[in-house]
Amino acid sequence: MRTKQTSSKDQGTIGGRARRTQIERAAAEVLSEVGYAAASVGRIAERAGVSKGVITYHFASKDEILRRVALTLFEECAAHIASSVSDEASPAARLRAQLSAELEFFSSRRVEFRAMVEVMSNHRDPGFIRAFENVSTDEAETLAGLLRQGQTQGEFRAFDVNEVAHLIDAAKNGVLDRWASDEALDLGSMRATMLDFIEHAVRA
Amino acid sequence: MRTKQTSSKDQGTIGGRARRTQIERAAAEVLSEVGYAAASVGRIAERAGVSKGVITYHFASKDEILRRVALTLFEECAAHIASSVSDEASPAARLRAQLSAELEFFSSRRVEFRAMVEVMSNHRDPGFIRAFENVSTDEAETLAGLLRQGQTQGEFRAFDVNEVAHLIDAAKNGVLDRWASDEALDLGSMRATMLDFIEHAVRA
Amino acid sequence: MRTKQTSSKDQGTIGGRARRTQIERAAAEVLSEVGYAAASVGRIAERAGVSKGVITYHFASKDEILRRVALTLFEECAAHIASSVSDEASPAARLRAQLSAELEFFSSRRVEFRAMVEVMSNHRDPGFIRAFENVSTDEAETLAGLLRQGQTQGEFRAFDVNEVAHLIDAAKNGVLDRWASDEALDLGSMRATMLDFIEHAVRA
Amino acid sequence: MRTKQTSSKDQGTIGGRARRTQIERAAAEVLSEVGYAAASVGRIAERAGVSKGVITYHFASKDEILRRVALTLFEECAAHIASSVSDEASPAARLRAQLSAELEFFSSRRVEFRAMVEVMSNHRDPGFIRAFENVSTDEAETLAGLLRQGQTQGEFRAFDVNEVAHLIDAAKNGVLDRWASDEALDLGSMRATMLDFIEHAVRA
DNA sequence: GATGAATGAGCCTTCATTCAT
DNA sequence: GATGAATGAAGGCTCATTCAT
Repeated sequence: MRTKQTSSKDQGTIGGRARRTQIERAAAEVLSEVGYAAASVGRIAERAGVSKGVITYHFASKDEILRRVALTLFEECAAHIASSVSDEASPAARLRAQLSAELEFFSSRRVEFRAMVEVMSNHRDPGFIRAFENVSTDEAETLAGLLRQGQTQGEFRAFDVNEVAHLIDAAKNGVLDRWASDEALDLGSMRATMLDFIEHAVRA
Repeated sequence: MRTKQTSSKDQGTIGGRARRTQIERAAAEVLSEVGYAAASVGRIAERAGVSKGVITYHFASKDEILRRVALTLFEECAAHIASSVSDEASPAARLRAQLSAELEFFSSRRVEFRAMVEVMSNHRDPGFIRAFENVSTDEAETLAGLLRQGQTQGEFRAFDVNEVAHLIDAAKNGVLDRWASDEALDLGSMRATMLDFIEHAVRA
Repeated sequence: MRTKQTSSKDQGTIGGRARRTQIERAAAEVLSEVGYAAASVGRIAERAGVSKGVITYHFASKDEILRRVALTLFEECAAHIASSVSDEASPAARLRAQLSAELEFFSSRRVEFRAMVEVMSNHRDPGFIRAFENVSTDEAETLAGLLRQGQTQGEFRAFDVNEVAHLIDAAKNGVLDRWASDEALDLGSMRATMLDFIEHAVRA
Repeated sequence: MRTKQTSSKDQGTIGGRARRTQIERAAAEVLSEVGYAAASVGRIAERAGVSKGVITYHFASKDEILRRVALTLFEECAAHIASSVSDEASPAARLRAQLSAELEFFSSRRVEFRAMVEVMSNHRDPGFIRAFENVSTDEAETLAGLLRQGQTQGEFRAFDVNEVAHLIDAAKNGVLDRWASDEALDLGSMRATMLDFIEHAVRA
């Protein structure tokens, strides 16, 4: 009972953590398979092999599960990217590193990625406001900063950094979306093409 | 019973057409405002100012309404693009024309576009298979053809046309998505930046 | 669709009104028989001989049914009392008339009275505040006004009118409560004893 | 296993007694605050600062807790009254003493009183029969005995002792109920008014 | 003694659909 | 054509109780 990180009852206890993880995993699978609208608590419980009540016991609400599925992956991804991008490299190199790191991170987490997309594009608060609206904006701002630095240092040509940041973000998301719906896609090849495409688009 | 597009009773009759259009418009508004999961028949009826029964009378099922909302707009868009792109122009010009035409088409149909996105990314058949999975593939194939022609004629540099087609498609969709969630966005400026971005990325 | 007296969809239509009444009647019976805590929508539906969905169709929520069960009876009672008490009579006569009218009103509505008591003493808002807390206060204030007049005119002796109003109200409610739980009770005899008791207690 | 009052495992053990008392106290607080219908075992455990399991360990069922909350207070009250009423006094004095003792007893136990009322008026057995139906009858019978004595000795006028006993009981309960829902009420003043009211009502 | 975990029944509500009028 | 009415399944959630540790 030391920390209060979640609104749920169990934290720290080995059993509780494991169950939460198991349920989150089941939720990700269900989201990935049947989509946001059909991802009911009952189906998640069934997939996890537990009774519906267990889920209410470990999570305050369905909302908490879905948010956790999305945010956990999102935060892990951000951490992975941060650890992959060296401050010393040039902006162009950092841009490549950042995009590569993101693709690499998700490449072994296809189910979770699909689940995250389902939640991020569908989850709404009681007033029907999309709960993850600002996420893509935040990502684009990071990219914009990088682009600005590259322009200052002469690596990148002149363009509106915010708008181009969104284009790059969109291209990257497009790659992931396509891979998410086509398991056979060669993500490595796609990544190389994407980096090449972007480099031609922005270099001085 | 001329066309086979709907499974419903009324087509051709002037009143029936109008009612269907009215309901589809209401459905688009609801989808745009509350999202796919909360777009119930009741809410659509309420928005259209008619009783729930009317909807069942004019549409065989909720599915049909949603499909129609998406497909009607999609087909209109395709027609608009086709009429905007001259066969005589160079591949680079055709690429620009095609992308511009698509942005232009949606620019006066923000609500419908948002509705279409909700349906296309969420609608599934009873087996939970996404119903519009292949749409983006089809779009990309058209683009790929253009790119191939441009490469043959020496306008575009060497790259994998299918993969780059997906990148361009993704960039364009990214522009629309951002505009869809940010009414204040200057779509004209964004389009110019996008065309410039893509031109740098693909030109020989 | 002329008046908007309720939050529900149907008013005025003969069928709708009848169903609402039927459901309210069933709710009163269930409340009377199994008590507030066990009076579920399912049981009310079962008692009314309809499906659970019918109830949601005619009432916005369970709350609305319960409030209506209580308030309908309460308002009818108030109207009955108002029509029974002559302004011309002396305060003492009006006091007697008022109390008699209330007992008389409920005497043919035992089930509804029991239901009303269940709701009034148990219904709470989401913050657990009793929803009908002020009802007894309001009743007592009317009585207090009568007592004050009686004192002014010399019919009643000196006492705190508010406190005595509550005592009279409590005595009357005690009679009704006892009758509510003992069908065999002779309400006429009890009423006479009560009026005699109160008269001795307050007369000058 | 000395007494037969509970169906639980622990009685007599000092720790067990304390825990039971603690839980009963928590139950009273919860009942007082959220009412009978919302007084769940979970809330009681939370209020007591223990796990839900503890409650099941010390009490055979939720029913037992609620019954105990009501009966403990009720029995303590009866004992207090018995010790306050002298057999030697006149019936009128005994009546005053008894009513005063009851008000005095509860005056320092507002939370418990409110809890008791919640249980007594709502608790039902599995067949939905009110479990404490006969309590008020019992109380009234004691009063009736007193009244009869007073009539025999000429202190009280002629009236139906059973009916008047119920009226006096109701008046007293009305005072307590009002005080229970209005913390600011001056119980001392109210008691004086009540005794005066009753005395005028019954004296010869 | 005590706890966390789990269960399954039951609750209120939403909803797509059907149907008589 | 159109409507109000009704249905029954499903959804998220609460809860009393049971049980292994």
